[in-house]
Amino acid sequence: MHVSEQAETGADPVPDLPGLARRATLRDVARRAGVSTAAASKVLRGAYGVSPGMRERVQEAMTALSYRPNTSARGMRGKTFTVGVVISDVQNQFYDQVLSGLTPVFGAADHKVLIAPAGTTMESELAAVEGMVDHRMDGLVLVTPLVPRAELERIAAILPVVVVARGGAAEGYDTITTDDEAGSALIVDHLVGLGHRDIAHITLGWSGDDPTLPFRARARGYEAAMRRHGLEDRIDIVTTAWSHQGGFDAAEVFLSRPGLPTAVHAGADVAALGLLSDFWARGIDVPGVVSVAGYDNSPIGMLAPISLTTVEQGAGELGMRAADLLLERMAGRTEPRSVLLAPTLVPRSTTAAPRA
Amino acid sequence: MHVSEQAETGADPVPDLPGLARRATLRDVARRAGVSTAAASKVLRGAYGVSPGMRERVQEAMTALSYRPNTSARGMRGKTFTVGVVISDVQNQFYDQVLSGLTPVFGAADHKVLIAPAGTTMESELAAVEGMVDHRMDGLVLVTPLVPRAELERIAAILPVVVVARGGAAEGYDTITTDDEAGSALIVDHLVGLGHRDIAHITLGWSGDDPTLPFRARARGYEAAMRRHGLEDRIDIVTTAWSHQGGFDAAEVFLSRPGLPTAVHAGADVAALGLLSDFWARGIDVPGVVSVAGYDNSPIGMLAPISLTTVEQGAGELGMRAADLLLERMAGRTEPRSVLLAPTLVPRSTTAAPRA
DNA sequence: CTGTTAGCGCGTTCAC
DNA sequence: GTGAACGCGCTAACAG
Repeated sequence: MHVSEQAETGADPVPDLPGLARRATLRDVARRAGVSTAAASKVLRGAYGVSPGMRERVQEAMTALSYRPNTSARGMRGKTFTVGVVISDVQNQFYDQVLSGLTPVFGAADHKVLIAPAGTTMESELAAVEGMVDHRMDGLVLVTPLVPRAELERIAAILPVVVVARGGAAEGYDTITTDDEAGSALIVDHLVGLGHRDIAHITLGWSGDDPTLPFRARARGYEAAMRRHGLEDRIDIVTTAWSHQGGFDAAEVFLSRPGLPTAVHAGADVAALGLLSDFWARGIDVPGVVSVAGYDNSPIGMLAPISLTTVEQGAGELGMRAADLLLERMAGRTEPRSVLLAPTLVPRSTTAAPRA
Repeated sequence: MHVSEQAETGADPVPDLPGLARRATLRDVARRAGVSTAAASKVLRGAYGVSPGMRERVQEAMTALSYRPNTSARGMRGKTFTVGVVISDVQNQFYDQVLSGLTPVFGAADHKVLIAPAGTTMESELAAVEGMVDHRMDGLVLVTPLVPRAELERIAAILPVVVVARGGAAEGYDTITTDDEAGSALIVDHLVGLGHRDIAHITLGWSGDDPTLPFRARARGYEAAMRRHGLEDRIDIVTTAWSHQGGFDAAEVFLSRPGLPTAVHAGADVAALGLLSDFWARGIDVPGVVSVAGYDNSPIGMLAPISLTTVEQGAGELGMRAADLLLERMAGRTEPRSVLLAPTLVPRSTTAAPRA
């Protein structure tokens, strides 16, 4: 394949340098279009003050040179047109759904989305967030952040921030979440309605005790509902990791005791599935011997052979509305918003009336 | 809380500006340490040519000012210490596993990882890749890219690239994948061994026909194995989306015909699960009436009530080794590498001998 | 109103 | 070890 006359008007960029190719810069574009870089910049940003004729010449030069703006350079003075999403655990399908809600909204607003994996410790999470700030993101969506609220406020003083799936009114940033207390109460009510009294709860083992953390809220909702039903002496909370393995470990805890509870409400579907895996492996009938409920309505639980009773948070809507909130903030809003959505119960086949 | 003498040595950054807080720059650090910015830069990068005493003074100033390097500025001349991962579908658990393999390796090498969602079209995928280049990533991992190889070569001429889960030797970039032809052959052999002859295959509907695309390789492996067993007249390939819905649609195609095949090999677990969902909903016994096998060994398939026969690709190892390859390339290697791992069969309960 | 000139921002690099 | 130029898009300030 040889160089043809295409090379003059074609998509071939600026002459390559030894090693890696050089991309065309705005100066190249301006030179080719015979205008100043300022004018080219205006066209690039769709800014005010360029004649249609000039606009066209510049745009032509841009396509001819396959011009792409250098985000690093943009980040030095202006915007990067990129928002960052920090997610603790890419494995959890809930986060995927939030993401699917977010992405198209930002795409429609001409903003790229970049995702940072936050890991499972507070240090790694904070590092991920700081990395996003280093990259000069225009705004940040933090999904279930675990860091103290003071840290969130500090970050929010640097750039617009929306927190998803962790509630509580805040000063400098927006929050959007479903009512986790109400969600867990829905489960308890459902189980009590079926006739259960020995209902245990699985929560996430985490050093921080901030009441806005979703697993704390769910545990609170569980406790309050148990009290409301006069079952305060049956309150039984097991602490574990919020993962498949964590659910498995919780099952082992229950099995090491004299008797099983008749129902278990795990604070997350992943944990419920780990718990179920252990029960299935041991041939313990669910829901015959023990009922199991989760939280999140993850796609796995919908599969017929699993059919997990759970709570729907509307992850997609959470993501969509979070994106809207962040766009508003990036557009200048400074008054904080706190949105609380209502969860709904999704009763399926892992819960039933207890035996005798 | 008032300003104490801490302010002199403390973590409080540079005076805030109206609106959003300003972060300390390398100049602030240099000024505070009483050295030149060049020296401060050397300390920051761990570069050669600084005395231990100076190094210490600069590092002190950095912590005191909570200094963080501006990645945009770094991207203008040097490295960003960030690698980009482009992933087409965050919902597919295979990609999550690749990611879990990648992240710690880059973390250990002091590189941040940023993920871009590529969407499902070629345009959106290319846009995601270009966005990464715009951000001046030091290197790129592309997981199952769908764009033509010429595009990959073009990108690889700009920055180091490793392609995961799409094979074929290339000029300018590395590839690492499992042998997809062999993988689908494993499934066919397994099914034939059970006594099946009417074995159908589900592949991804996609306009591109590049033979290195994994679903093409799997279809090829299926066809070749069918031929090898003398079943060329039973070859039956259904084209659909590679998703839960896609599997569901494929089931509808099979059901609209006079008779079902006795076994279906879906090119991906997600599709197999969609297929199964339809069969379950209709009360079609699996594996009694029809055997079903997938590809990917995703966590869902491991759950006891699902227990999906599938192929293990070693997604985690794929990710780890891809990270190693990219680090090598970023360190200067230019000769391309192409790694091909061997897949393994994971026989479970969705496949069994056909009836009579 | 349209277009230009002349820095700016911040970490890196090169000549001294 | 230092000073100063550099990279590239953005933006006052200014000229036509």
